[in-house]
Amino acid sequence: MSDQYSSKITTPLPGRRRAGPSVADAIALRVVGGEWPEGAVLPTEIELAEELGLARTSVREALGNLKAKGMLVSRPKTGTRVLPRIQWNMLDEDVLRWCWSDQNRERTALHLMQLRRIVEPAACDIAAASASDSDIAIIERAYRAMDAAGADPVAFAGPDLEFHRGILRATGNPFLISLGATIETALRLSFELSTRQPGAPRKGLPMHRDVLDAIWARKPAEARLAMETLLGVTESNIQRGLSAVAASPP
Amino acid sequence: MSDQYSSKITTPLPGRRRAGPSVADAIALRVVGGEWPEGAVLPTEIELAEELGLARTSVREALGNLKAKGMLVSRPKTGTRVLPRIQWNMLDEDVLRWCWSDQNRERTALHLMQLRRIVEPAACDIAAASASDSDIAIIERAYRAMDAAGADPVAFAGPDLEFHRGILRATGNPFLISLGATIETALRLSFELSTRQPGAPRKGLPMHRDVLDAIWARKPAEARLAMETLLGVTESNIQRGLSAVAASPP
DNA sequence: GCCGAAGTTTATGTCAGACAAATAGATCAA
DNA sequence: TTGATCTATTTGTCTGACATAAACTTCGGC
Repeated sequence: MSDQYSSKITTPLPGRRRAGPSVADAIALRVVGGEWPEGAVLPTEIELAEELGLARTSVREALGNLKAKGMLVSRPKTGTRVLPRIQWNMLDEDVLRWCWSDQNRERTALHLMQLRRIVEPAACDIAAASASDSDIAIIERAYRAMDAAGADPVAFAGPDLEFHRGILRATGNPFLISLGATIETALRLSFELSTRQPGAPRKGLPMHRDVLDAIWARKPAEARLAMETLLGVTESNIQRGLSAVAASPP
Repeated sequence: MSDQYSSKITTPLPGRRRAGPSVADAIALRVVGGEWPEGAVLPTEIELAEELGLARTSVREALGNLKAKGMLVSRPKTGTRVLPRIQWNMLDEDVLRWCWSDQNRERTALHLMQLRRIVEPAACDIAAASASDSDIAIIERAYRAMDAAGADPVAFAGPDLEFHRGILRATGNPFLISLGATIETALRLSFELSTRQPGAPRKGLPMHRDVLDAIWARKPAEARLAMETLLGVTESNIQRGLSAVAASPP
């Protein structure tokens, strides 16, 4: 019965575990790291495949991924080139994650904070004006979970993210909801910065409460203001976290 | 000498022109069109390949593209499933373009306008506060091109997009710049709506001028206000365009 | 009859090699 | 010098096979 297998060609290759999205990660990190700067042309697919010990198919899949996110472009004969960073889709979670391992994550954190201070107060306004009760209930559930987390920063983080994302969800605007995913990723990345101050998270709890109450009360202007206040404190926390990191780098 | 070709296996296949990104388009449009609703599992890669007359490789590339944009997820044996729309990256230009061919582009247009009214005035504020002269010069160049376009809506559109994108660029914030790409795509899509009123574009020229002047004058509050005014008029234009479309559907 | 463990099936994931198409750069002719 | 042609190289596509994983089925034991 084993004769039918005599035609098998490929070697067993024991170390053939799933490469998964780690291939795209590997290449993207090298791009972000400056190994191939903007405008540079990176090695051929075959060379990359050999270097990474993969088939050309897998490399192509990863490259296609980066092309879909605006980081690369490729044409026959010319090769695959790195597009200017200005064309990268920084709102994509993966791109954001890759760029985070750049040297200047401080500036990135501030830019993110700038984005939040633009989007989230406005989202509170819209949510207070038009969210359904069930939408707000989701936000409230997140708030309760934050409260239950006590002073533990790790347990606090998850519900905190849910809270902010819930508000964006409550706007019913698909664009704002997608921005929520971006913001959540960024927050998760910058989480390490805010955990340097153990008590800081819990100190923000009353401000979250203010936001929630204003939304329940359907008072857009108050909700917006409460969120502005909350983000103002958050930003100063992050800035302190940044200087702490600068003082004792990881 | 032709003997060396006797070992060739593949048939010439005359119709083997580049499929390009049109494969992803084809599949994505069927997903958006509801052929496979959220949570549904779409045909196997082999079935799709047969149906589209392509190799499995090409289908996989397209599917990988949609996975990278958060529209699909696939696991062995289970197949490839459509993720809930709330997880789609609506800020991606391709996703936005595909979703535009949905039934309710009216609501999408309004959501986009909501996003613009959140982001662009704030961007004007930042630009007026911190943009470099060369950044502003780019905006001014776009303004002049708008002026030179006269009353021709088609010639007017390009510089108009450049104007708004230039402002976001001038903020120096990568996230806002990426949002600029999203907004530009959406504007290009909704362009048909605003062209229904021949004189409308030019009528907005003075308001663009106000925005530009305020940025040159480095007056953030005025710049923000000027943009809010401009977008208010733009929104009513689009709303009239929408009702016109509703009256005489394409 | 029910339940758990084994085998079977079937989907995606990976690999390998060949050909097709396009084009930048070199070559050659007017 | 300039223009067209040729060549080499790179991405794009096709084909077929195997690997891996997980849902489904089967079957034995209680």
